[in-house]
Amino acid sequence: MSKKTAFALAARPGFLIRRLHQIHLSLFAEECAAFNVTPVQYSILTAVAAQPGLEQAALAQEVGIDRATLANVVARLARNGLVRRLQGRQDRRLKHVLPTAACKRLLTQMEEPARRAHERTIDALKPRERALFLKALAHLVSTGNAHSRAPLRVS
Amino acid sequence: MSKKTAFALAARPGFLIRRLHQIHLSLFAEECAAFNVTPVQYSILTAVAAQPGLEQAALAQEVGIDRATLANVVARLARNGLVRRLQGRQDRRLKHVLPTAACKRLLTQMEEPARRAHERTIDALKPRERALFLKALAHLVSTGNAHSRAPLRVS
DNA sequence: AACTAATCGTCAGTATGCTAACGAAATTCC
DNA sequence: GGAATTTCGTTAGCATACTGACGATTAGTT
Repeated sequence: MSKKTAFALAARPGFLIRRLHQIHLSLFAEECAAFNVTPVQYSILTAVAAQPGLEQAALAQEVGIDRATLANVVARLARNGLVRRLQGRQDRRLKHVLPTAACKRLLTQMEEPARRAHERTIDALKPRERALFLKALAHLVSTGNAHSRAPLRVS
Repeated sequence: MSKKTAFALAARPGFLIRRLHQIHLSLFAEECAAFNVTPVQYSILTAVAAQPGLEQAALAQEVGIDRATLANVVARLARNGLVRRLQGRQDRRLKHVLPTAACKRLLTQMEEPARRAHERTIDALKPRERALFLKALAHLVSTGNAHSRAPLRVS
């Protein structure tokens, strides 16, 4: 990056955050190449395993994406045999999402590589800096949640 | 977010980074609603204004996105009259990207709102924490650059 | 000069992420 | 009980982001 452009862009927090996100996606793809699962898919599978039977709209709020995108990703996961969807019995608008046996196997297998990807994303910091960075990051996400267009449902 | 799911996801740096990125996109969209320009488009316009005439591949490396995506975004910017593209004269493979007068006007007008969007993204931190956070963020982006799939051209 | 390498822009395909609008279904409010 | 409102899933449209492949063009090698 030329000095002139670098000076302008590197001073913008949003630019740096986008770049770090890209770096994480790349590290995750590298560590988890064998599983053909993206970070967002992994987040959704984690939520589905923790709260089986949640409907799509609630699931979207759990992972912080909008309904339309979540339906997209869940459809892919269903196509790959990792979740199944059941129409609600007492509320027929709902689609409950359930983990398959393959999902549980996959989550076990991915635990280590996924953990490594997350760890490598912040590995360049010294332990103390890393702790402070994560604390600040969590604080920003927590206080900024309401400003997000797909806010997490908190508590 | 239910306690169970929250516990799993909020402990993952990559998840938090994705969320903060979403929050920034939302803040930027809010502050810059009048201009119909996204953060990536703003980055590209900034680079084009700083280095007019750069070809698409070099421009992609300046802002850290791949050639295909950059061509997409630049096409949109050209459609909106913010840049124009000129085929290279001595190297006919290249397409040089140039800012229009409207681009320069826009950059001036957007300077304040864009600055506010970036500032608000990290506003919840106290000044000292904020400085440390930005320093750590810049360090992670710098050291992780090579791992990105669309690395910045540095220097 | 001719063959090979590399580079550039583009295209197709896939994935995430958002908005706006829609029908279907449930809930709320007289 | 019936009308208005809300909620759910879906669809269409747009934007970012990556890969892999392609033709065109240039650079490098012999």
